[in-house]
Amino acid sequence: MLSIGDLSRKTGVKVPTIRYYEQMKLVTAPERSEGNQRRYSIVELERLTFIKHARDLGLKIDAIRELLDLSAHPEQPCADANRIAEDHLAATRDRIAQLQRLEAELVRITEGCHGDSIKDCYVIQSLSDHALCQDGH
Amino acid sequence: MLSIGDLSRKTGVKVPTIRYYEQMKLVTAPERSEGNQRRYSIVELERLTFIKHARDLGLKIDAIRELLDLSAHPEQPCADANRIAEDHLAATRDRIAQLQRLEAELVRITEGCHGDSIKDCYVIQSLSDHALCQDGH
DNA sequence: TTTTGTACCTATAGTTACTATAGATATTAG
DNA sequence: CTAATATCTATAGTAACTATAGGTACAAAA
Ligand SMILES: [Zn+2]
Ligand SMILES: [Zn+2]
Ligand SMILES: [Zn+2]
Ligand SMILES: [Zn+2]
Repeated sequence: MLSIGDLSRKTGVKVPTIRYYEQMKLVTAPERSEGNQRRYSIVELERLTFIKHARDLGLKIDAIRELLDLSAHPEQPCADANRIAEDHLAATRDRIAQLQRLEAELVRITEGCHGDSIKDCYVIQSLSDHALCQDGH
Repeated sequence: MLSIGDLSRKTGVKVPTIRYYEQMKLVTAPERSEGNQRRYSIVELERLTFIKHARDLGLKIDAIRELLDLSAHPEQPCADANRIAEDHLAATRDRIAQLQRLEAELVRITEGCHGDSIKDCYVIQSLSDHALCQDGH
């Protein structure tokens, strides 16, 4: 049996985060020691490893909950699991595209600044006036 | 004089957000009407326009506060303003790079799924096992 | 076996940047 | 003048944690 600290070290999920996941019912409340401390088994280690990996890939808690529910029914078709992953991929791509537009504006803005005084600074001017921008964020 | 609703329409910042910015001292408390409603002038319209644009470009409230402080001193050199913009550009690029790594993994994961049952689903398997991944997020 | 140091417990509040709600008051158009 | 809309304050909710306080459990050394 693993203490919450052991589980934390093995998964890379911080101790308070593990407790938070328990509150959010992402992980079920584990057994307790005589002194009321949490004791985990391999099942819970695997579940938390799954959660950690999904979070690292940027999936939201709700999506992870759905995926965990799905994986409890091994004989069911996996269309829903795939859809969740595809949706997240699409959202990730949208976010990248948006950040790239911002990047382009920020390049333009920083390159326009030649270290003058604030009143002549292109950074400040650009922030004051969106008309100077090339796209519509 | 503009009501808070007028200011909201002209800047695209929602009414509760304007009040929130006042609380956060990003904008100073404006004059009030006889009936205690906020009344704004052009100065405040310009300041909020600046804030909106900076937020749209992804700058954090603290960075915007610094930029506003700087722009109150027109004769000072603009090195700090440029540094804030450059830092934000660097952070934006880091975020893009990270999201692109996630994107690559998500492509691999979704393409590996061929619509079988959950127990054979590559989406579920990939989430369970980071060793299948190509990089280290 | 006792001490000591770390780990653990619960409950609560703080983080970021808002958004939503409720219940009361102000303003404006007809 | 009345009705509709806008505004007011205060408070709570959002996502996903993180930090803190005050107290208890556990494990290894003395
Ligand atoms: Zn400059
Ligand atoms: Zn712009
Ligand atoms: Zn599949
Ligand atoms: Zn991975």
